[in-house]
Amino acid sequence: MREEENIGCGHEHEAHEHELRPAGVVERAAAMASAMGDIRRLRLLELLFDGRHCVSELAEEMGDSMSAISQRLKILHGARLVSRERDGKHVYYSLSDDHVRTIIGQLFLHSAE
Amino acid sequence: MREEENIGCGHEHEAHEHELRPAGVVERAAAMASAMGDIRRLRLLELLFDGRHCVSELAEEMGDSMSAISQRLKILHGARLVSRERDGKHVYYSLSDDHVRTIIGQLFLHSAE
DNA sequence: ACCTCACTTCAACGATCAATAAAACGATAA
DNA sequence: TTATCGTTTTATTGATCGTTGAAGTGAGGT
Repeated sequence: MREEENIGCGHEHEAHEHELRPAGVVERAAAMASAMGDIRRLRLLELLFDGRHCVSELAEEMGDSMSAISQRLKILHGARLVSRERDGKHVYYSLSDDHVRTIIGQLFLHSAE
Repeated sequence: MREEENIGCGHEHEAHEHELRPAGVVERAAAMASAMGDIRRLRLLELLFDGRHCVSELAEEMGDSMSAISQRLKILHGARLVSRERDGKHVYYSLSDDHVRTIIGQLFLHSAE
């Protein structure tokens, strides 16, 4: 036998019926987690906890360029974690809902232990 | 003025006092989210919902090599999402605690909407 | 001791990601 | 209209990530 790809190792396991979620759900969940999985994007979400902020405000607070912040926000928006609204010249971002707030809260809670 | 790095844009914002979490906490949270931010690793966590499983079992269920599974589990372990225990020739992995179960549950719940 | 089994690590490669700076965009004011 | 402001997009480039197969490890079995 050639040593190509060993799938499993051939021994017996107990039978298990796993109720797996639809691919779309897991994909979206992974995309959400992936978007949160960067310290700067997570800081951005943290800054949005107390309400909406515009890009320049966030850029100032994080000491980064607007371009950088805008790109991070775009990723967070793509993962449906934040929502956008334009108001005159400014664009305001906020956490998209309380569910998001809960998830991030849980994450911080677990990490603080 | 040269167009180098524009930090903010110089206009006035309302004063905000942001209670930011310690860097270590945010780093761990980001590491956790990042580890969950891959569809295959998330599937692995999903398979661990009903209790401990050994590497070969997971490899079989996912149709992947043990090498691949082992490396994914290593990343999940590094993020403190799963725990390891050796039992004879086998190594069993499980979700590290109920807190992790909660976070993943929330994530799936939000993504199912 | 030796061999095998279950698993882990290594190294090389390709693919994906993020930062920077520059250009483009959309809304408003003059 | 033209100018300016706040923001987004683009392109380049460097860094990081995940996969593969092969070699290494460690616990049992013979």
